[in-house]
Amino acid sequence: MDKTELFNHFLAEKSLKKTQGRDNIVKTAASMKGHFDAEQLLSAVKKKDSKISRASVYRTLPLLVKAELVKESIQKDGRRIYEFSQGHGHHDHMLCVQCGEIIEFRDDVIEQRQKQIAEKYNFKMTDHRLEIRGLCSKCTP
Amino acid sequence: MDKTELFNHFLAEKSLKKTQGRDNIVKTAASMKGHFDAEQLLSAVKKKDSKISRASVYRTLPLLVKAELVKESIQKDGRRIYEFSQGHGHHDHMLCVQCGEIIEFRDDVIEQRQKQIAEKYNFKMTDHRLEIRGLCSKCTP
DNA sequence: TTGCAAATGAGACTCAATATCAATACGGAG
DNA sequence: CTCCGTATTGATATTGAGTCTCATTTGCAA
Repeated sequence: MDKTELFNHFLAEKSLKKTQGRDNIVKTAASMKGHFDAEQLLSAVKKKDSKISRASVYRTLPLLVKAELVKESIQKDGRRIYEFSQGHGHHDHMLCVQCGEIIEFRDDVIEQRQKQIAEKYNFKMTDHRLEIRGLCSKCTP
Repeated sequence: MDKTELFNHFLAEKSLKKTQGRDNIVKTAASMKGHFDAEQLLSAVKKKDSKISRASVYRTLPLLVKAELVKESIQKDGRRIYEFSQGHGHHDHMLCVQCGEIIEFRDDVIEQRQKQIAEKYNFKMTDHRLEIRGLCSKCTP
């Protein structure tokens, strides 16, 4: 079952309507390489459907997140950054403050440790975000 | 050497001027308990100096961050949250999405692990932020 | 096919944060 | 201590991401 179909199922489950706009948005999101923000997605969708409105993209993004097709990634200069879930599971990010590159990594020790900490505080973790800022290897003098 | 004096040294080093406004802002920031955003700091400073402008607070906050007297904490509803560095060192945050409570914690295993990860990628870490979202013990059904 | 609720497009609106700019105040030179 | 150039300030305009509104359109169940 491909991503578009998954989204259709999601819509059906929630009694939401399958529309041309939503379809274009999922398809486009799925074709985005790497990380993107709402405006970038909007421009991309506009290439297929120049009539799509900013509001539709902003309205559909949370749906894609709920459907787990898209993940909210880090925040960059106050902008929300997203990424399409390519099935490669949870990971964290390093952000180069110089060139803006985003490097993904995953560390099970940290993952495990977070669970333990949440438990210790009786905190029911639904989400977590680890962001390392600094200079990537290319930008280090 | 107290915090205000530290800031004066910072200003001198950077050839910035010591002004009444900046002084009120540091002193007020130092008196803030827990986490605060720019608007809260502004209202607090206004109690001492009703003429202080929003711009001055927004201009001074980055200075306080550079002087390491204030830390940028998490983002909450698109607002930037700060906290005065009470000398209790680095820590991370859990944010209750229900009641908004912010719980601080510190875990050396995670800290250590982050360093190792950054090294592995030849990434020069300057800062990092771990944010666990979910429900605090009070808000868990 | 029809009826009506859901969804859309266009643009107004919000709100944090930044930029502008004339007036003011700091602090080094004298 | 006084004067002067420049950093800083206050007031306000502007930006920009994100949200809201509402008349119009569209999907879909009957």
